[in-house]
Amino acid sequence: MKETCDILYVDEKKVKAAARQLAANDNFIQLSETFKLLGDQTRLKIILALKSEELCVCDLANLMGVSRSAISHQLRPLKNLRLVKFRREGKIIYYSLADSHIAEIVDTAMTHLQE
Amino acid sequence: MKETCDILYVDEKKVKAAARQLAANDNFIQLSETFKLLGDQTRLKIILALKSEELCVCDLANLMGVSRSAISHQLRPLKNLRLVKFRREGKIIYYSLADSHIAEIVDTAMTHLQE
DNA sequence: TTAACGATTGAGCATACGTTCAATCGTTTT
DNA sequence: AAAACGATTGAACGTATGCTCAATCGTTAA
Repeated sequence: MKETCDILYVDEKKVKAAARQLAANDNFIQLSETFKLLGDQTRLKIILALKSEELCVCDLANLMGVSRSAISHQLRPLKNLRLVKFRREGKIIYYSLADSHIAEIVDTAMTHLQE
Repeated sequence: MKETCDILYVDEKKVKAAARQLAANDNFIQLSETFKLLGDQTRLKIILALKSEELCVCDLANLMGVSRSAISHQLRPLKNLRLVKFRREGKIIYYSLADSHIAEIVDTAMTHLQE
């Protein structure tokens, strides 16, 4: 197969510039990482559950129907990207959404998709 | 490891009801599928590129730095979920966003993340 | 009608992902 | 101090994902 095509961009400079900007932009990485986290059903359920309630790992495990270990593993990337925060109370660690941004991202998506 | 914990939900009925509703809801599947598609860098770049321009597979391949085949493979799920539409003009197939919804989802996420 | 060319498809492969299991950590309770 | 218990971690696993390569499809042009 030929490696390149004969045709060129509709507006080469414009599109290339846009692409370069995206790839270089730290924000793009964060954006795709965030979507990736939301793209897993267990993690999305976690986010949705935490929208209404502050919950511990055990609660979440019961809700999702997976082991506590699985929840713990999934909470880590959510913590790393600061989508989720937590507080310890004795033996129990309560998780909640770090701020309203993720909830609004999810809500917006939901609204748009049901149209 | 014990399978269940001794503690119970803060508000068992409320949370369980919410969880059941989510799992049963077709919308939840669509929501997570959409996020999953946006969570891959190549596909996200495709979406972002198509926000400004109608482009053919070859354009996209050059922009993303991957093969045309890879783009074709990635366009399929985007077509299936109707995030993207296309029109044929001779040998060339031009792709564009199916509607403004995805663009707005992405824009909203971008805005929230840079705060 | 056959050559050319952009797009698509399927096979094959390497890697990433998500889960469970078992062991360990932190805190509380006895 | 030791037992109890929720949470975390690391290993191991099966599966899903995304890419390239090669073959094929569709349309146009010679």
